[in-house]
Amino acid sequence: MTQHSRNAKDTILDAAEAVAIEGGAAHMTLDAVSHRAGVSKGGLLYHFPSKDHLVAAMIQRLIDTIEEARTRERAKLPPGPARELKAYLLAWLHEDPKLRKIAAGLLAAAAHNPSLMADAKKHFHSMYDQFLAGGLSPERASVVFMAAEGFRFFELMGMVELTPERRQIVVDELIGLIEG
Amino acid sequence: MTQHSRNAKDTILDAAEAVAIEGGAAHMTLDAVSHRAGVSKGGLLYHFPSKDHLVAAMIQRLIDTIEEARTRERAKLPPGPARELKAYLLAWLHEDPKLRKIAAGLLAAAAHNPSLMADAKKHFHSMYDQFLAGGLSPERASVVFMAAEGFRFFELMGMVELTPERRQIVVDELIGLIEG
DNA sequence: GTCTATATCAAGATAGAC
DNA sequence: GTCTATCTTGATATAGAC
Repeated sequence: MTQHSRNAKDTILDAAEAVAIEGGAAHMTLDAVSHRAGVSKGGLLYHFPSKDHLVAAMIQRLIDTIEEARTRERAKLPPGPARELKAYLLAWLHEDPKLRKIAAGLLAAAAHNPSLMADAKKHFHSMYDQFLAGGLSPERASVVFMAAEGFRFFELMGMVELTPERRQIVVDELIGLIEG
Repeated sequence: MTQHSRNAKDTILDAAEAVAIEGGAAHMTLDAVSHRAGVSKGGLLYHFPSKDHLVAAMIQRLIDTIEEARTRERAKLPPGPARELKAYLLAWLHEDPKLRKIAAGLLAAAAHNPSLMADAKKHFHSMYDQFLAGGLSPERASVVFMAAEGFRFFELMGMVELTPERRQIVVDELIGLIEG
């Protein structure tokens, strides 16, 4: 079913994201996820012994995917001010829709058990601290970061739809705000 | 219990927001909301005959509150370019935490029944169109709008915490991006 | 490692008393 | 207009076969 699933766990996580986005986080039941993933509920619960475990794994994959994308983009950039923030923007530019899909984990956690967002919060603050230390004024760095996150989140909720071209234009504008 | 509740419906809506924020949207059950509001489940269901009705009312109050705040701020601004966008930023500056609390309705809708977000989407797009027509470049208007929304949403999720002073600084920065 | 069957519980919603 | 039942459904999780 899902294309990029190398093992049962990834297949199930892909299914969970799809279900959360399409039907709302409250409809991300074990039944719906297991059916979508093509396994039984028992099969799902073998890999994720509870729903909390499943949602926690969604959050962890979210964090890992963002970190991989940032690392990839950072390597392409010369050292300099705001390198981290630029790498983040380019990750957003290039890795969509992967980053958008996995963000469903946040919605699922916010709905199911807010305490599962703790890891995501830690990661968020660690990135934010890096951006604030990048040499820009705190308010400029914050505004650029929040604009990118705003787009990402409102896309997830279906409020905004950006074509690749418009996403490119927005990123150009944000890079401009960093440099000028 | 709730201070600013002029009738039973508002009391219930206040309770629903509080429950959604504190326990996650999935824990915003009719039991939890009615208990928090100090009424029985039957009492709640007299005012909102189903959970869909309750969530829809949360969304409607969100829209109404934003519109009232925008109208109030718009009246204080001289005519000129980007007046609408400025009024929106000032509403965000002055009406928090009221606007933040009611945004819980969006989370509740996203979790419970995404189709209930339709009205919110319409309102969002109508505002967005106004901002795009304000004379700024589309990318600049978009970035300013998304930055404010990003802050609002990540505050709602507990990812960011802004003091009134920091919120003032951010709004100053955004106004600067509009004017410069 | 994946399945079926089932136990347990909580949710949304209804009915009717007051 | 608000209450206390109660009905019905569907969700998480367990047990044990294959």
